Amino acid sequence: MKKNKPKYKAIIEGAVQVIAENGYHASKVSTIAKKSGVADGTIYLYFKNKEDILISVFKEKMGQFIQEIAKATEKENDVQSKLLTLIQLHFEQLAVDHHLAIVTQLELRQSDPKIRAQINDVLKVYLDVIDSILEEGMEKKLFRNDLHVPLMRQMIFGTLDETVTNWVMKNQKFDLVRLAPDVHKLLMNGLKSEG
Amino acid sequence: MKKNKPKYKAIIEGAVQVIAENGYHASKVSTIAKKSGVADGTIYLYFKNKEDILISVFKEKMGQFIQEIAKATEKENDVQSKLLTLIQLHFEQLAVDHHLAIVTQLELRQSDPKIRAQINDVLKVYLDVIDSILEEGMEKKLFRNDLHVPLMRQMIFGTLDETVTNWVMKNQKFDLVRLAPDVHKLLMNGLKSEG
Amino acid sequence: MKKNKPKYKAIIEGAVQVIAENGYHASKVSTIAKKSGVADGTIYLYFKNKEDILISVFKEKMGQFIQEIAKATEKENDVQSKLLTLIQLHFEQLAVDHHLAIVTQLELRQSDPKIRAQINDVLKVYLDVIDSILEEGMEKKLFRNDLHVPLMRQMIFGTLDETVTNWVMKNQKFDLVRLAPDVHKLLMNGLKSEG
Amino acid sequence: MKKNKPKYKAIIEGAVQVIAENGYHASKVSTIAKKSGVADGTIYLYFKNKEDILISVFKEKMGQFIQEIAKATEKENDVQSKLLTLIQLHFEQLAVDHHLAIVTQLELRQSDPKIRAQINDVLKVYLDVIDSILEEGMEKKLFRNDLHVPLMRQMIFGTLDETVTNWVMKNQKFDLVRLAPDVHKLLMNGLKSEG
DNA sequence: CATGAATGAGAATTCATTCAT
DNA sequence: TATGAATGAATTCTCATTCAT
Repeated sequence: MKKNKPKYKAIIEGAVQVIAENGYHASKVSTIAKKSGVADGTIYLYFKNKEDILISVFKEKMGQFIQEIAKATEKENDVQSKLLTLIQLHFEQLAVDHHLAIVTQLELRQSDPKIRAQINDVLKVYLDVIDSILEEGMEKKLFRNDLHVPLMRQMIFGTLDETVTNWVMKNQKFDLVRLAPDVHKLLMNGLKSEG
Repeated sequence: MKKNKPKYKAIIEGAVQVIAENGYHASKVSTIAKKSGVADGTIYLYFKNKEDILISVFKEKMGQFIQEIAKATEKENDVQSKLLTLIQLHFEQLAVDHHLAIVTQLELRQSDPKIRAQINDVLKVYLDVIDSILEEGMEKKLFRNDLHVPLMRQMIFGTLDETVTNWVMKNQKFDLVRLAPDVHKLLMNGLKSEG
Repeated sequence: MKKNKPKYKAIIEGAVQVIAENGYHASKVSTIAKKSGVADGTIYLYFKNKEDILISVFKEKMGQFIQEIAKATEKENDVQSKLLTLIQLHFEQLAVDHHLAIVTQLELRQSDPKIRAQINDVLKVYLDVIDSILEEGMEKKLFRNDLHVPLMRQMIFGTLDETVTNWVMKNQKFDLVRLAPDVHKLLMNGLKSEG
Repeated sequence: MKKNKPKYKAIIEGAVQVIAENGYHASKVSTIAKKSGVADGTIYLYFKNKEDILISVFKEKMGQFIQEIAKATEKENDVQSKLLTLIQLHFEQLAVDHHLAIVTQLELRQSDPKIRAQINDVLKVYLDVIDSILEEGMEKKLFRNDLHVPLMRQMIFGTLDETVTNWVMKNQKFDLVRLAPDVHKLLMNGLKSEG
């Protein structure tokens, strides 16, 4: 399995750094190679092309990111805690790895349709996690049911995403993780059923 | 004034279309020139370089977009209507001009710091509009005041933005404008003070 | 006559300055126009193209330069004085107009064959002045006659030219005119017949 | 060492030919690449930019040219022979390689200050060789000492340079090398101490 | 598997020149 | 004559990708 080889991993790590520092388009394959400690040509033994590096970075890093959240939320029993856990882990993981944060908040926004589609595949898993929490909440009459799930999901994801983007744009000057409880309160309010 | 000259406007319009169709990086200056009906060199009489085209497109189009919203919300008397108007106009304007929508939702996300900074200047005005609504709501005790404004603003902007992005990503297959009342309800719920 | 019109002269003067400051290739027609106080298009009412500006500058300025020397040397009676006068005027005229000096010492060296040919036509007149002095000197047995004129002419012109180039290259830091008598002595020594 | 690699040398040789034929400004990088038998991009593995090609050509070719002269003059015992050797080698080397001659006599005259400075560094070595001959001649009372060295050096270099330029301008129609003894005689006359 | 020198397609930008006013 | 906005050909340089070693 290619993905377990050390050079593959080295290139992914090198790429995250280089892309975070320069942006995808301004990142040169040769720079990624140098940062990863491999030769330019070696990149092409592990990745089809430059685009494939970007997509692989997303799949690897975001996959991990999402897995972490999926596992942790499953462990929680009530819906409220699940949502709080999701928010906390979302913030924590990005706060810990600011290179990754830059990549997800800025470089994830590729308009190239081919790249977009792949990114969305990865994100889909995350959105499904959110949806399942929402559905559980609605089933248990904790969340309002006069609105459809996609809308509520957009509020959740949009709020988290916008908050992180803000944090990245302000060069991580404030404590992102500390915001989790307030964000949770805000979202719960929006979601909860009346009375 | 350069910005009122017909060729300037023609290039802005041409650029919106070309960038919406191809993305900024894949858009060639010569393609923008052709679409605008001017010679390649003419572009450089009105814009410093390719980057300047992108930034000018944002400033022109977004400036207009935001002005429209700012004016309309001011006309409304109560805070609830202001928020609804903001949501409706946000959706309407992008629904009407899908080239613009593509540009704002995808191409607006440039990681190049120089471009980012300029974009943020423009967005700042919009965020200020949101803030003033929030502050009015808090003053009038309609909105909760145990959370700080930036957080609430992120929820509002994040939700709208995420909703539009979703609509763009799904190739505008659903009626964006019709979502406005529900989004309004959802956000009001999150914002409103208890009791 | 085109050449007596004020704009023609203005352009020639503007061109000397701009070319001296930037070199021919780096000089833009629009810059010359601006410096001359005329519109870009006006240049083309007086000159065929950019190359024609350069050649005209040479013809005007060098023609004048050479005429001055030709007239003054003719007035002198003996050969020695003619040579001294030539050297002095050569140095004086360039010392007085350092823009012209830069143009003659650096920009005169164009390798474009078309330009070269024209420049040489102008220079030819100067070399003829030198030749006539040499021939008179040989006739009067003052100069050696075992060497042919071109060689001696090359020594004279080469020495003067190299001296001025040196002065230009050292940013006119020393007094060029004061060198005339010594250069004269040096050249006379090389030229004079033995015994 | 980059300079010993075959492609480096090939590009230098290609560049000399192309520049001699077209002049520096009219020479396209792609033409130099083709003549050198390498791809356009390869040029940029060995040279920073087009200007760097020109400067490198000068440094390589002139450096060699001057070394040859420096070595040969050192071997001679008396001052007269040193000067004759210098003249002969100066003429011989350029007569043998007319591409190089064109480059040194026409393209060497660049007014771009950055390029000029580099060229002068290389020429400096040659002028030092001339100076040391002059100083030896003055010490041994063979040369006059009422004139300063720079002036005499300018006569020597100016005469040689002007002679070669003439030969190049006349398309190498006469035998340059055969002129050496006469030029030597002429210069010795100018330099030698009286009596 | 790994290398990195070589490739060459591709694109932004400049600027001499034109021409409608 | 004079203008200067508009033109578009022309050229340097970059960088993803290949392939001989």
